Amino acid sequence: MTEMPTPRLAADVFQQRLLDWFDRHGRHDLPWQSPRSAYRVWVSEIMLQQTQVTTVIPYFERFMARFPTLEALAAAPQDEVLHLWTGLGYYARARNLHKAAQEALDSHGGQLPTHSVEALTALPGIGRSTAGAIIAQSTGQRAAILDGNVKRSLARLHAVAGWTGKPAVERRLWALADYYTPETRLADYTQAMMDFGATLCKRSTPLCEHCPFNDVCLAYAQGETKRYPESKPKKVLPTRETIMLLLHDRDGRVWLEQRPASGLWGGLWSLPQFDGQERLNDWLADNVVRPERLSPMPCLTHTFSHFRLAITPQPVSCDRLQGVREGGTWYDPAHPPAIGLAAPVKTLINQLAPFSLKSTPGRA
DNA sequence: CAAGCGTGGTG
DNA sequence: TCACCAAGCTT
Repeated sequence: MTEMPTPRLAADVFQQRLLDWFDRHGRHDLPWQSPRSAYRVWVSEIMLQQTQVTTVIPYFERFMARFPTLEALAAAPQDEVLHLWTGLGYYARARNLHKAAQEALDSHGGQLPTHSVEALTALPGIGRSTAGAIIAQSTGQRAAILDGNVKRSLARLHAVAGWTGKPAVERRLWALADYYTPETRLADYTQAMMDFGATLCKRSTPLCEHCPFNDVCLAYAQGETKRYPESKPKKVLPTRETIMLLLHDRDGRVWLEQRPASGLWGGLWSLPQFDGQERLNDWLADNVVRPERLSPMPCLTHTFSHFRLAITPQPVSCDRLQGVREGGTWYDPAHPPAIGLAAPVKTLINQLAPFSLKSTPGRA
């Protein structure tokens, strides 16, 4: 399938050097490594997508304590899965994880289909690299991975030009990743590749003096390690404006609404959000909200990956409510156990973050 | 294929 | 303070 690449060194030599390095300097005590099961590896790989190890570990521990098995995950309400994901970001991962667990229960006898990359990638949230990581680590079958660490390492070793997210560049890196993948010690090799990229062939300040490949690395030979991998072409961050309404009743409870099932903060709970003053006025009228006193709110901005959100300085707080219709619920900041981001609000911007409720309380 | 999707760390 | 981006996948 993949064309034969031009290697920098023979595959068996590459594997030997990497595994020697891994035995000495690799990470051998990550939570998902012991006990190592397909389920635990799967959950960890999903959490680790675009997310650092140190961030993931506490989320992984909590998740495993609550959902120790695939069956437990499949049986849970989505709200509860999102609850444990709150603060981790990329919430489609949680929705897909939940859905995939149910599909595995229905169609694969409650087990992950780890017999092939194709079967795994058929599940929502599992792409080629994640499938390879799950298979290699949980079954020891030969399967390649190509995550950010491997992309960066191989781009340097081979001085691969171009942004590694570009399909043509990615194809070439997949061919290299596949070429170097061994037939044995797949779990160790896979972990070794990720550890190598994360701790030695780092994005900035790679430790080339200690690298087992510094005699064959093209980027190092050219003195150009900083050039690889090339960064994504920059684009101007668009700014979106929005109004977020902070309503609270006399008990200090806050009105939250569940967001649409997909898109930004999909399925989570947040302050009601409006495109403009017009929409806000409509909502206030529909809900018979009669604020007696409005308090000003400073203009806030929140930067997302692809845009900057500006929260306009509207009067968005009121002390008295005549009535609010359906579509949301009251959240008591003083009794936060059901809320994911329950920690005492440090800054106002955090109040705009999404929430996930374990269950939906009754309407006000 | 390009855009959408979060949050926290880093220099 | 701020640009940059990390164990990617979906649409």
